[in-house]
Amino acid sequence: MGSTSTWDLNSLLRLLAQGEEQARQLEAQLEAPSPAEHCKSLLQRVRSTLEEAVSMAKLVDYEMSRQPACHNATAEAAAAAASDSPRSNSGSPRSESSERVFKEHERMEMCKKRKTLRKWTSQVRVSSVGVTEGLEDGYSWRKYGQKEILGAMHPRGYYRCSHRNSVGCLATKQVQRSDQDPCVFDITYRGEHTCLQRPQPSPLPESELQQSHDNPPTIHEALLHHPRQHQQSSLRVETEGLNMHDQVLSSSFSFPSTLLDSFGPQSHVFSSTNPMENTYVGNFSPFISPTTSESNYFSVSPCQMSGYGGGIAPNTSESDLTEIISAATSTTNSPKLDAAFMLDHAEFDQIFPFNSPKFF
DNA sequence: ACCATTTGACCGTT
DNA sequence: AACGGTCAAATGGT
Repeated sequence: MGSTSTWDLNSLLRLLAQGEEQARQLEAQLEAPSPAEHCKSLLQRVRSTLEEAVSMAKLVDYEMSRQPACHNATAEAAAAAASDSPRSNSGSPRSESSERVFKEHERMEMCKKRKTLRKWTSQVRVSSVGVTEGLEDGYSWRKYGQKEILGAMHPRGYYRCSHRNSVGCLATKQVQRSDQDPCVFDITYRGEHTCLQRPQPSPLPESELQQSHDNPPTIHEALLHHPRQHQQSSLRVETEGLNMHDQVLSSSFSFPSTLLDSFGPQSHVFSSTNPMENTYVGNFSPFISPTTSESNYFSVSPCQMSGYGGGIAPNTSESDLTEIISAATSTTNSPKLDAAFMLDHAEFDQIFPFNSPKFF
């Protein structure tokens, strides 16, 4: 199981680089006159990244102490290891007891990590009960569980980033149909995508398809082909951390839904690292309380409902719906995003340097 | 055979 | 003890 530590080492390096970058931004913020709140949230991000790095360092340390060969881990080895499942016994054989010890350790570390992960929720409205198009957010998710929740009429689906095994991306989300309005889904995201997966744009017309194959069309190109649309959904951002109990960093913003659903999980966009954030928030509704967030659903217009075999009957059963939701929320099955995604992306392209490698 | 989903069991938290 | 979240074997689809 040397593969685990090889990629962990790389993840660690990436995290540290990320932390360094955040620290640099914080430094810049401190020099410039800016709201204290902003600096606070930047600080939280740095802390969060460091926490993650520290716990990963412990895991790497643990692995290396068991398998000295791992000291020679290289990027190539990591790349090769990435194709192996961390669970597989691809490395040197390990005794059953040490395997158990490792698993326990891994579980504990994961538990700790999860506590430090940022959490935010968004509500997504679909046009009718049977329709779930619009639940995709551009990332590929893998369902790993479903549970009946006490007091809730509908089961909650649990999804994790499908690159978790290969890259160790810890992003997860929970999808639950609202009791009040079956057209509304509450989606809780936890953790950012560290897989560097770029949200998948929708299949484009033939003329654009080829272009998008290796090099997706730029925002401005997309703008040329699609009219402007306005859609919004609500988003609640919460930052949870080991040391954050006294520093509540829970806020609510309203973002353009498509941007939210495509980039939401990426803190690069939504957390406060960017000095332009105030402009950004100001452009789209300053602050909405969680209790009033329902006024801001993401609606899916009829023209966006293509691609699901003509839609689903309104009287679809719960089990059918569950199935459908799985399909819709897993972009592995349905790697679609509609044009609006590109548009709202475009909208922000002028504000944020999305093309910068830092964002992807 | 491989991969994603389903589902009962298990575990940690409250 | 109850509940929510995750694991992992079983299952189904390709």
